[in-house]
Amino acid sequence: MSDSAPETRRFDPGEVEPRWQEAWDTADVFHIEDDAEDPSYVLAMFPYPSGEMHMGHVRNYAITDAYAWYRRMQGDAVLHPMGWDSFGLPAENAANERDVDPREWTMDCIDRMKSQMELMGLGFDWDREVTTCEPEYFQWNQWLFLQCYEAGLVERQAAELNWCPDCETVLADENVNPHPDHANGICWRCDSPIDKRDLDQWFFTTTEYADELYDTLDEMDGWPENVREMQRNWIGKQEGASVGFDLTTGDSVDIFTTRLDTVYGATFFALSPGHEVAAEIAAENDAVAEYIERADREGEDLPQTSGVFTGEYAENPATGEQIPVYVADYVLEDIGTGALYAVPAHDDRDHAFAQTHDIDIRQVVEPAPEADREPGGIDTEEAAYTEDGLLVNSGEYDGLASAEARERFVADLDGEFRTAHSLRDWCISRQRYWGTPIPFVDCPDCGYVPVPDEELPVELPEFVQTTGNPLDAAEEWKQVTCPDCGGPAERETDTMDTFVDSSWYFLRFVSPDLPDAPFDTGRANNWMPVDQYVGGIEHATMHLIYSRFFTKVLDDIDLLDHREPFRNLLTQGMVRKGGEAMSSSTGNVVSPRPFVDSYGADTGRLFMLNAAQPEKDFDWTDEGAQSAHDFLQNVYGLAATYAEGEIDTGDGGVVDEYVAHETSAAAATATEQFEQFRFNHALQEVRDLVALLRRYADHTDPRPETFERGLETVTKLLAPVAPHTAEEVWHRLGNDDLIATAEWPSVDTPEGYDTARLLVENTREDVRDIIDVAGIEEPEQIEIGVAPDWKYYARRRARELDGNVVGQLMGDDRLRSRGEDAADYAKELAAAGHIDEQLRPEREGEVLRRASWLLEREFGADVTVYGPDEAPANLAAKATPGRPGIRIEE
RNA sequence: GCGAGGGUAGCCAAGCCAGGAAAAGGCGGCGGACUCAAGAUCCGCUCCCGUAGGGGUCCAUGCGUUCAAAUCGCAUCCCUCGCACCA
Repeated sequence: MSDSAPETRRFDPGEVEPRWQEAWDTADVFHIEDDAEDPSYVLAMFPYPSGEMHMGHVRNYAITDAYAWYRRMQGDAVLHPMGWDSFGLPAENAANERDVDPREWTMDCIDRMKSQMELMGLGFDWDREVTTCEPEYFQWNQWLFLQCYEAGLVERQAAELNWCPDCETVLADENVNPHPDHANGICWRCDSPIDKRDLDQWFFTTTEYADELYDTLDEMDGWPENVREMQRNWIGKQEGASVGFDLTTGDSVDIFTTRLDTVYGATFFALSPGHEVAAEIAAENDAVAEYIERADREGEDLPQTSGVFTGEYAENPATGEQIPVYVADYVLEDIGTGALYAVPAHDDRDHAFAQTHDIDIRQVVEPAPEADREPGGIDTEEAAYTEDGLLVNSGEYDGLASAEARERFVADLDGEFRTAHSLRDWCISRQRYWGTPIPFVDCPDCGYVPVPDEELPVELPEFVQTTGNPLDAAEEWKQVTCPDCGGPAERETDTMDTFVDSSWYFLRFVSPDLPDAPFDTGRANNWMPVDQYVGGIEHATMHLIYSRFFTKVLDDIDLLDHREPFRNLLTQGMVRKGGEAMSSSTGNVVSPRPFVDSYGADTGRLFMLNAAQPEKDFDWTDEGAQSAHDFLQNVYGLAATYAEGEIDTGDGGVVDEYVAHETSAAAATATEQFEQFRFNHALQEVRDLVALLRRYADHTDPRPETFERGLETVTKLLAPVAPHTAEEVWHRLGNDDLIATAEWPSVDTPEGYDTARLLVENTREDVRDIIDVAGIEEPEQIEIGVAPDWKYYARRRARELDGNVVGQLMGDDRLRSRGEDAADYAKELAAAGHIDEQLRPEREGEVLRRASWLLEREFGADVTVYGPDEAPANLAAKATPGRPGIRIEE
């Protein structure tokens, strides 16, 4: 990387980066003390340690690290931890495929991945590293699980599991392979077709929190709308009512509906094939039994309108009518109550069913007057009318609006308002080895008994290769005595879903080594919630709902004083290549390690943050990476050249003030952008400032103080994104401390800066236009004249006036004395409609004078700037506030 | 079907919430400076017309509100994502 040409100074990231990583390590700059007060908690979703970091990881951590650096330089204490979501399937697969122990394999992967993170120079507080597969961590999964059990938030419920009849074992979903002839799949070991069996499993009763999980989303404005919407869909809140129907079987069947207003239109009743009353009827009715069996068979898709009449009737509680009862496959067992009354006139599916089975269609709602359809314009024989409206054919309820009718019917039919959710309780039982053992003992006499706290953790037995769950095969481990009665009993052999591990890890970071509790409650109350969470959209529902659930539970069992874990959430976009997702299976990848070897970690980080806003997908391009690399070398080169005294210094003249202003403005703008995670915009400011400093040195002998402040500002603004390079540059500039501990530049935007910048830009453009349009070859002299004072005065007055602007302005003595000129300008102002605020005349002169060097430099001409009332008459005549007069001579 | 987010110059992309300049920035393309040359760096141009800063057209499409619309409202078309036999 070193270049022999003395004027092109370059640095070698391969040498520089490890050096600064060591320096950070020695100075412990990323460590946060336990007694820190309310630090900024910046968190990246912790990874599954696959052993190989990919660019998606790099992007994730580049974002959190940049923000953590920024906050730290702003003077905040920052918690930026990292850990390993290290239980899970791949370790077990690896163990089965190549005869290794899941634990060793996992630990090896963690080592490899950690060294890659270190290679990237990511500023994590490694003293707080957390590894979920260690007993020191997962014992708290067990403990928290038992706390939840105590609090009544854990239940055993039936769930459908995969059963291999040959291996006589339960299989996890991942161990069932799909097969064309067997809808349930086949066993991964013995290829036998799999059966489904209902077995009791462990559940967290997440449904008890469904309402809160749903309702709070509205207030979570630090989260992206799409994630909140996904959670709303996932929770699936439905406001409705339930009413009981009496059947001729003697059963009373509960239905759930959101459209109780249509109850008069019910012309049949339908049960799902899985409904218990359907099963009862089937016991004595072969046709029903056969239909249920067909519906139950996997792989057989019954038509939407299929169903069978049971011979039974249900009494409509509103009308007292007897309506026929069907078993129909379109009624789903797990939606509502699995039973419904059907209103063909006002529901599409009911309508289709009624047509097929020749059932009456009875309209009971017509479009309301405000609807865009006439009451007579609908024909419910043709199609269901599914909107709300006004009731008809509903006896005494006729004329009521749908919403009102629903309330009346709930009251009159002895029903109840009910909120249904599609969110299910969380089944955490997994028939796998590599997870947290569920701390229960199954006693033939006492049933399931929790393992006492003092016997935690329940550790994993040694791994063995087996057809089913290795824990089941660990006979010695399995046999225990019952904690209650002392008799022989067996351990629970299921392990927990790994989402349990990740539902509270952000709390363990607060006190990672605490021996007697999952986390330090006092500190967690102070440090939580996570201020900024960054990760992939794939976790929008499961992980992010489970974490929210856990946080609420922890509050309710008095372990925490927060109800939401993550104040701000950012879901980062994908890194693509050639328009497609990077994927190792297609070889469409850029691997971090070889990239770092040739360009350095900073180049990768800079490129990623520069290419797009964090939440957007972007394409990895070699040109983009190269341009990021060039920029870092450019910054280094400029600083090194200056540091070695090869840039002559002086007083900078009029340019100096310009550069000083631009430096302050760049710092202010970049800071605003960092606050909003707009790294690409912040970096634009840095690039502009570097270019300006180069121009400064090129045009004149810069004043050292200003030039150095410029360079230091560049370095500081760059530090969060390219920290190694920033340290190296900082050091070359003669600083002995680390930039990691340096202070963020102060941000006082010069007053009226935007207006001034615009004035300069516009004026330069005007000059270019004139030279271009007038075909001037070699401009010798450029004169710029600020408008006379009275025009500013007129303009200021005009801003405040309404009505007859010209008249009022010309009524002013000061302006009337200017005669025709003033009248013309007044007319112009009156026509303008809107009048911008402009700088005061003296300021305008100053600003232009300060920027005149840019024109001198660009055109090689002498530039003269006249202040207000200094300009020759013909120049001043053309000038207006914000638009100086320009004259160019060849 | 329901919901969310989008459609901006050759391409990528800002601006839209808080209406006020043909619309930032990057890439690509074109021209110039420096250089033996390359690279790096610097200065421009890149909707149309224009020999003094002018004019025209323009932000998916069409209406509308306003002195003024990429920005606000309504309608239409298209894209992406999530959910969906949800009673």
